[in-house]
Amino acid sequence: MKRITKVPEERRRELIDTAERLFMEKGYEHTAISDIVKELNIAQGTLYYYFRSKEDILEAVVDKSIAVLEQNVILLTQDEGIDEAARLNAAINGILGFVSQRNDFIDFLHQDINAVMHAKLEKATVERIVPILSDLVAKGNAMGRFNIENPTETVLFLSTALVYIFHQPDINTDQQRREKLCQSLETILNRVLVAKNYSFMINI
Amino acid sequence: MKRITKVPEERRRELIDTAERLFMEKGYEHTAISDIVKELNIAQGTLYYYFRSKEDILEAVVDKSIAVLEQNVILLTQDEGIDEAARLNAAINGILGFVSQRNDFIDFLHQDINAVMHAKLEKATVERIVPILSDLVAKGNAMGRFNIENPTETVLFLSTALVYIFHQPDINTDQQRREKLCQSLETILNRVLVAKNYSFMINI
DNA sequence: AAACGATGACTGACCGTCAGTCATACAGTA
DNA sequence: TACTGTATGACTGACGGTCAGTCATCGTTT
Repeated sequence: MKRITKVPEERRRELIDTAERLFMEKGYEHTAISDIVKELNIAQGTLYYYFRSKEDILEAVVDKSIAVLEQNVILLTQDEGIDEAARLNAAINGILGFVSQRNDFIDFLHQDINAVMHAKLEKATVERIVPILSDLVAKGNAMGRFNIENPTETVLFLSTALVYIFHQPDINTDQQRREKLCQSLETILNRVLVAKNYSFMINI
Repeated sequence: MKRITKVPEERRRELIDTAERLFMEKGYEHTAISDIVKELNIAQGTLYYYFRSKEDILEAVVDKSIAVLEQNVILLTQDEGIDEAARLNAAINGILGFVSQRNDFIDFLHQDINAVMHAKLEKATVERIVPILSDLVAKGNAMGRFNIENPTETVLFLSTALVYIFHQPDINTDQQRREKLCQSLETILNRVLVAKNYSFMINI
């Protein structure tokens, strides 16, 4: 077969994009390395020239996906027009909105064939979102908006619950359940964070 | 080879016990079905006579493990000597104690080879613990100890955070981090649950 | 400008492993 | 003896991963 050499960045990107597409279409475990390379008309060894293992390319895919959410959250937390509590509220609504756009993706993540992917996504989400939010809370503390003793830990608690619960399947189909969860979340945020002159509101 | 017929319940139990042991020793993905049957000196087909798939036997193993925690929690929530808030506190400490006895087990669960197992364990924990605790909260509501609008959802939030966070690796090695997390958890419990004449205390 | 390495991107046949299958055989029982 | 439920183990197909070797590209030498 004719051999085509490309600049490594392009090959790498092609591999990640194709892997992402196939993982989403067929599920992680049901996507064979051979599927990915067939799609690109390259040899199986080429993939292993760029990635150490199947898991390694999965990590690249997850990283790319999370970056979108991260950018989103960073933007929302930088809005200088409103105070820290309002920004935090905006960020939380942003995360929930991001998640709830994707009904079927969440069901998909809960299939056993995607367990590794799900775990990596959840971990990456928490790892990359918590620092941003806890910085914001710390800033809010400094400005006298909050009075939170352990910002990182508190945000960690809230974020994990957020990510875990709004990653439940059927959260977007069962309207009543969703309503109750949003209501409880609101209550919890207000009780835990107690922002001066501000009420947290969930609207998605 | 000489053929040994056993009563189905015994075979089934043997299979589950052996699978459990090997999963814990070598990890889920690194345990081959052939390893399990070799250990028991039975044919591979026999395992498939009792279980539909590798995942199926994993579910049996998880179910068995969770039952221990569940029993533990049920006992703690039934102590008629103390009020609902104190019982809830006891149950939470029970869960944390149960989890933190097992340093290495938690690290083990976070390996990618155990992702499916980890997901199933976390899901089962939440599914089986939340109803018990939310019943207790509802009872506490009725007795005027709490004033929680949505017991199930509120407990769900708290439980997921509990399970997720205290399933973090290094939680048991990093003493300072653990301290902070316990302290934050205490604060959060008191702010969210606001029990009449009672302060939640974490001690593990 | 042509020939010559050197480098690194790329190839694809091959390997070992493993979940799951199935035709067959045996044990207990009625 | 016939029947039913339990047990066997060789076999299959698919998959993740390897590796010795090939080829395109480009700077250097003649």
